Amino acid sequence: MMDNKKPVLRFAPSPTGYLHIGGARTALFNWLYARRTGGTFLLRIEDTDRERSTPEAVEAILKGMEWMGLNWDEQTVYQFARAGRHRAVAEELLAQGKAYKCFATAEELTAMREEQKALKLPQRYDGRWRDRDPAEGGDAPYVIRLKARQTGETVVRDQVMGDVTFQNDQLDDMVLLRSDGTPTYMLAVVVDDNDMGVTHVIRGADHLNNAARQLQIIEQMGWPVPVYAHVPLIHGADGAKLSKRHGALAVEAYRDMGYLPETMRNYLLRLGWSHGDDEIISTEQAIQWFNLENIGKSAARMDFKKLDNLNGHYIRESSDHALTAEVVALLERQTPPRILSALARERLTQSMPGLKERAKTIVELAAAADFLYTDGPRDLDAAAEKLLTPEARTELAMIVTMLDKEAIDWTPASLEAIVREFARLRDAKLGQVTQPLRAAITGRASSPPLFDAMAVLGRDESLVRLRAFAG
RNA sequence: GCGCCCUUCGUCUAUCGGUUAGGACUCAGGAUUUUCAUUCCUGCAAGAGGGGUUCGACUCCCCUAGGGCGCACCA
Repeated sequence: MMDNKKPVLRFAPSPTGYLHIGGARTALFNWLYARRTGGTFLLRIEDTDRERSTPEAVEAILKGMEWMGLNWDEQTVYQFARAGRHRAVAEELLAQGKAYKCFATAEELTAMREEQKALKLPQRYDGRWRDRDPAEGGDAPYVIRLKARQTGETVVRDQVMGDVTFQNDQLDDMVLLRSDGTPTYMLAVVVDDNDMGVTHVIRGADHLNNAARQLQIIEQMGWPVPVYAHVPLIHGADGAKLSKRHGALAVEAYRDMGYLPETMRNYLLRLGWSHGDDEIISTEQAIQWFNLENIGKSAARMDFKKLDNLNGHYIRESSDHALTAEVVALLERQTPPRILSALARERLTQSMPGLKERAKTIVELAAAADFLYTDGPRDLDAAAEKLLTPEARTELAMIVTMLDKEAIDWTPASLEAIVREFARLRDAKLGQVTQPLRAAITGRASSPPLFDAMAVLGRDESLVRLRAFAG
């Protein structure tokens, strides 16, 4: 204990569902702290609840971590596999008289709680087997409970919440080992954290109360106490519990909504942690700056508007190739999958500079680029339809003739020069003549810069689209 | 019911006793622009309430209110 070892962090989700946003943030904080300090970041799957744990959930969590870019060190630890060790610790505590057998049945305990409730008393185990002779239990099934201290207080020294004091008479004798011989969560975390050498426990504030109980086990075993940091929970946009409607989704749902992993990292980091006035924080900077001191104490709410804004920023910062890959992947995940041709992909990459300034999500980006995916005349949306009036179609015919004759190289610059000249001759504003053109080329009233789009599509394809609406 | 935690603009937050309480998102204006965006500028907007402590409180203490978490042989 005298050496200054590198910190060991862990993320310990239970595989009873996907990796949701709160878990993702907890994982991120642990990961950042480990990377910041050159420590180790471990992943432990808390699957001691055999009823509710599923392999699908394990898979979803692993996938979610990978998508978030949170790589962990060493082998993933599966808690259930360590049940033997947990049992051994419980037996050890029993042998030392620091734990005892409790033969109370489930019905008996339920009745006890109901009685306490009726009398408006605190609901907790009353220690009925604490001082009884275990021989009285005979062959009946029993659980092993910790013989917790009943006086004094237990102080959780928390890096976020400060020192939190619990009176020991508020804590009852918790179950360590169930009657089927499996360990409870309380026992398993403490044993695993100790055995894995965990030095810092960063987890949700919903565990703050548990920390006091876990501390008692740690004390009884004489193990070192980890540094605790309980981070406030994330609430829904309405301030109440985080519901699916308010963002309690699997991280992969965010991917499917078109958010980038770097956006999620920045957003989640900033939600509850700050570095002065900094808002845009790259992962590299986050690794340099992250600390426990600047974690806020109050619960935060999801704000999708801000998430969108951040995502727009990271989309604009992404390379054209990376974004093309994102769009291609997104379209391929659709049902039915949409596979882009090599030509479409090429067009996509070429158009990306104009496209990425206009999108907040990859979904928007993919939709805005749809005029690049297929050839031939466009289906017009309502706004485009409105633009292509009979008069506009007549003008379109004239422009087509001009372009066909004069735009030899079909570059954005020459196309623009020709259209500008046309507008000048007609004594019209440039916008008045580009809008019908845009409608014919893209099928929409708004798009990336028109002349760039036409250049990307090429002479033949552009003329086909224009002629389709030229009257 | 008992225990624990939290409380600055609508939202995320800065402030570590002395500030015109700052920034970001949103929203409203404006500039740039071939559309839409981007970008830039301007504006709206906050210390839950009540007591203390102090020359001076957003900041320290107490109470109230509101919200959250926990109180399982779930994790």
